[in-house]
Parts: sequence; C-alpha cells; structure tokens
Amino acid sequence: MSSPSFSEILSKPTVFADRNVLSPHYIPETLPFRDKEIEKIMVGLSPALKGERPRNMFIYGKTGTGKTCSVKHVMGKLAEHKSNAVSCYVNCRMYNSRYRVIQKITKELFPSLDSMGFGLAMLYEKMMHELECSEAGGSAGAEVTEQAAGGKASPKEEPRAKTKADEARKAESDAEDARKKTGGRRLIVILDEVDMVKEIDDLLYTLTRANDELKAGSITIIGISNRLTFKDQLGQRSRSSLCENELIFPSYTPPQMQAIISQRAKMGFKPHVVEDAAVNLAAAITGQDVGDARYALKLLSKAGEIADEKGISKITDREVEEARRSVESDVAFEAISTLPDHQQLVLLAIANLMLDKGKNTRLTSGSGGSAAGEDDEPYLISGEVYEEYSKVSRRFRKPRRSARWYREYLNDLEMLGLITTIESGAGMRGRTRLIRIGYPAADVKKIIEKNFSIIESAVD
DNA sequence: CCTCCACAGGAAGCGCAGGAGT
DNA sequence: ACTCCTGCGCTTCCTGTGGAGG
Repeated sequence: MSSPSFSEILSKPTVFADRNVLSPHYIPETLPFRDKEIEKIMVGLSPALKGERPRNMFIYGKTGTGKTCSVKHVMGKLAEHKSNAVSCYVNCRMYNSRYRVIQKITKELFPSLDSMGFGLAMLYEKMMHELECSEAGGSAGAEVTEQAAGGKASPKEEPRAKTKADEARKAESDAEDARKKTGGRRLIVILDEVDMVKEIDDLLYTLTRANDELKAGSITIIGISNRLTFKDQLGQRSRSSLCENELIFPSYTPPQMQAIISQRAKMGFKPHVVEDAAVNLAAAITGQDVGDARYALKLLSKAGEIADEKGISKITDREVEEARRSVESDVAFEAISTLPDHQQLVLLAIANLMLDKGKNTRLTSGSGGSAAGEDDEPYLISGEVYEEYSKVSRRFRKPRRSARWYREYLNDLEMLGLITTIESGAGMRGRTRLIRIGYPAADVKKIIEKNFSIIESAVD
C-alpha cells in the first residue's frame, strides 16, 4: 500500500468553498445582529482618535455571542485610522498573571524591546516610557516628551486636522490638559477571558495607576468575560475602574442563529450544498445550548468534513446530527486532554468514584444524606476524592500533590465546567465540598486513561 | 455550651528555572 | 562561570467555618 500524495488529496472533491469562514477565529466583514454593540464600542473608544483617553469597558456575554469578534472588528477599524491609538489583544487564558500580561503588552507593542528576563518593575518602566514618548510609528524617538512636558505645546504635531473648526477644538482641549496630549500613545488593552487572570486586582490596579503616572498617553482596558459573577470577585477599586462602561452581549435568538448559520453556510460552502433542513437542525441544536454561534460553526464545519468523507455533495440533517455527536465528544476530549497532568488525575479519580457509586450505594455515605442530591446522581466528598486521587497518582507513578494544591485543582476544574461542587450542609459532618462530574464519567475515564497510556508508552 | 472533626483557603516560604550583570 | 533577581509551582503551617456529638 502506498500513501497518497498531496495532489491526490487536494484533487478530491469537496463541499467546502472556503473553510476559513467557518473557523471561530474568522472575523467577517459584517457581524449580523451586533450593530448596536459594535456602535457602543466604537463610541466608547472614539476619544482615542481625538487624543483623549477612552474610558475602560467591561463586556459580558455568554460564550459564542460575538464579544471577541466584535471587539476585534472595531480594533480593525481603529487601526485603519491614522492616529496615536494602538491596541493590544491579550488572551488571558494563556497570559494569566499580571507579569505575563504586562510582558505580552510590551512585547506586542514594542517588538524592539526584548522583554524576556526583565522583572515586573522593569517591564512597567519600559512600557510607561514607550507610551509617553513614542509617536505612532516606532520606539525610536525618545526625547519628545521631555520638551513637551517642559512647557509649550510642540508645533510639529501630526499633519492631519486641517479645518479651522478642528484646530479650534484641538486648541481648546489642549488647554484642558496640555501636558497629557502631547505625543503619547493611546493604548487600548483587550483582556479576553479576563476572569482567568490570577491576581486580577493587582493587574487592574497596575494598569489604572499607570494612567495617573503617565505624563502623556494613556491606557484603556477592555475586559471581556463570559461570567457576570466575575464582577463580584473584584475589589471595590478594580470594579469601579474596570466597569466605567458596561456592555452586555445578549445570546442570539433562534431566528438570529438561523440567519447566521445560513450566512456562513453560503460563504463557506459551494452553492446548493447545504440543505435548508440541515441549517434548521443546526440552529435548533444550537438554540438548546443558549445560542452559542461558535458551536454552530463547529457543527457546520464538521458536517462538511463528514460529507467529504462520505464522498457526497450535499449536507443534510443526517450529517448535522452525526456532526453533533462527534463535536460533543471532541469538545470534552479537547477540554480534558489539554489539562495539566494532576488535574486530569483528579478528574480521573472523580470519574472512578462516580462509576463505583453509581453501581453500589447511591448517596454519599452520610447517615441521612438529606443535603446531597435531591436527584439520583451521587455526590462525592472532597476527602474521599483526595484519597482516590492519591491511589490513581501512584498507579501512574506520579508523586501526588498536597491536599492544599488539590483544592486549587478542584477550583480550576469547576471553573472549566468539568465538575460542579456545592458546600456540604446539614447531615454532613464538618464542612466539606460535595463534588459531581460534568461529563459522563465513563467517557472521561476512557479519555484520561488513554492519554496517560500514550504518555507512558512514549516514555518507555 | 464546648470539643472534635473535616475540611476551605490565606500567608509564608522554599527550590527551581531562566535571564541580566559582572 | 558566578551571583543576583524575579516569577512560578508547590508545600507547610495556620486560622476560620460549620455541623455532629457529648
């Protein structure tokens, strides 16, 4: 048997016209049903184009409601304008500490700086310095602010704003804050999934305080989160500074979802490939899961792959249904297999106990058991899970982590929606957490055990 | 009411990694 | 090559919490 060549693979018939359109990272020219939100963001950021500091903004909305897409869309438009405004997108899932965020900002905006290896204070200083003195081009000119801060406004500014009205307005606001306006950059930092940052209060404090210290230029924060309760975790100070401006992205309604799906289907697939029934089913499935457009796109894309595999030129409701099953297990698989080892082991321990309990006793061992589950699913006690986790660790020859760290893992798993926990109430001795798994325990067990056997066989 | 239990979660500190400065 | 500095993951220690049981 000889392996196929690339040209063979590429010449295979396909239902796709442009796969990129179906990627969650694709930013379309027009975002349907988000005009109002986009306008609000644009209005909020417009001061940056006039050389003023835009107010911070907190954007909330469930997954797949177009938050990130809309913000990126606006950033694209902002970049088209010649101005001192610069934006920096930070995905806080990857950059999840104050240090990493600041490092990312300096690296992104001032590539000339080799930001590795500097301490936080050093990075902060560099960032401030660059913001104060650079014109919107590079980080070369360094002495502009020194003069400007010294006294008169320098006359050699940007060569735009020609009309008299503009000049008058400019002079007026110059008088207001003569010092702040000269030269410095208007930095807009987008913190996506901002709830993932560990020392979020410190980060927000650092960035907002920077504004007080800057002689020119400014920093504006746009926080994006899908958890509204995130606000309550913030300190008083951070909350009022981040939430100067709030924007809520509502979930897409079923008809809206249907329109989005058919729009993307038209762009992503060849003409007449996707049947109406398929679009309707995709919209219905997604509608159940509270209007997550990202999920709908994944569904479409997968349905296309399935059609290609089968060698057919139509996508019907049958392919969408198949795609649903496949995507569901994909999502769980991805979420679980990208977890750090010990979080996987904790999850495996939970899955093991869940399966045991399902077979043997029902509720948690407590005498009355009235606090735990009104429904028939059993809850696990934190302590017994830790014991099982210790056993599982031994089995895979990984030294177990301390109980303290194990509790952090539980918090992380809960944040990711892989488990749910509640506080023990009456009927339970002491104060503990009751744990339940979010995905089918058997599937989770299979995924993790497979993962570890792959790792082990690779090591051997 | 007091004590015990079974934990939650904050604080401090430790060792390591990786870069800068000498 | 070394010393110093910093962030990070982790452990240890400690205090707090809330129900059970005497």
